[in-house]
Amino acid sequence: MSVNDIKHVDGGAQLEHRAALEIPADERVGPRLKLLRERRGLSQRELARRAGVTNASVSQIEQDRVSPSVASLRKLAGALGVSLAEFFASQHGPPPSPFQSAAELLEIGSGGVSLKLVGGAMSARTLQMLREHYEAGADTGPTMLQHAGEECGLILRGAIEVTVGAEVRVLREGDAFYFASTTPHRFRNLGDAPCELVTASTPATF
DNA sequence: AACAGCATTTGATTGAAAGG
DNA sequence: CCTTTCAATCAAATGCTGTT
Repeated sequence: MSVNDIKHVDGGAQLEHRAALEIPADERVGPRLKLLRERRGLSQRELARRAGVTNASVSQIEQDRVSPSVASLRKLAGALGVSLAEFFASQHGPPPSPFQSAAELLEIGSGGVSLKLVGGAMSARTLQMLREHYEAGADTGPTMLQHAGEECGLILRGAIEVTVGAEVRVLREGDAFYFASTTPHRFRNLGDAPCELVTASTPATF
C-alpha cells in the first residue's frame, strides 16, 4: 500500500497538528475504539449498525481522521457495552483491585436479561466471565447471536432453552453447554421462574 | 477470474460558530 | 439578521484481500 504512518493529502491543518503533537496511541479514541470493537469480533459495519451511525463514520473515527461528537461516541460506546466514562477510564491506569463485590460487577445487559461482567475494569482482558440472570420470558432475541470465539456455561438455578444451530435443548440446574460462538445461538427463559447461570467465553467480546 | 466481505475514500450536506 | 467558514456526518463509490 501507499500508506505510511503519515497522513496528509486533503487532511487539513487540524490533523497535521495532531500528528505533530505525538499523542500516544493508547490515548487516542481511534485506536481505542478499534481495539474494543475487534475484541468483540464486530466489523465496522456491524458496530455502526448497532450504534446507529454510518460505517464511514466508524472508519474515520478509528483512523483519527475526525474527532467524533460526544453524541456519536456515546452511541458507539453504548453499542460496545461500555459507558462513556468506562470508554475513557479503560485507557489508562492499572486495575484498582483484583477483587470485586457482587455490586461492583459491571452490568452490561438490558431488558429482562442481566449480564454481570467479572473484571470489567481490566483494560486488557482476554477472558470473559459473566453472571447471567434471565427473568421469566426473557430472550436474547429472534436474531441469533453469532460472533468469534467459543463459550460455555453452567446453569445455577432455574431452566433455560438454549439454541445452538439446529439443536435446541432446555437446560436445568447443574446442566452445561459448550459451543463455538460462530454457530448462531439464542437463550430463552420459557419458564415462569428466573434462571441464573455463569458463563465464560473467549476471546473477551464484552 | 469472479465473488464476497470488509475497509477506505469521495463528494455532498448539515450544523454550528465567527464576523460583518 | 445574513454570510462565510469549517468540521462532522452521510450515502455511495472505490479499493483491498482472501476464497472458490
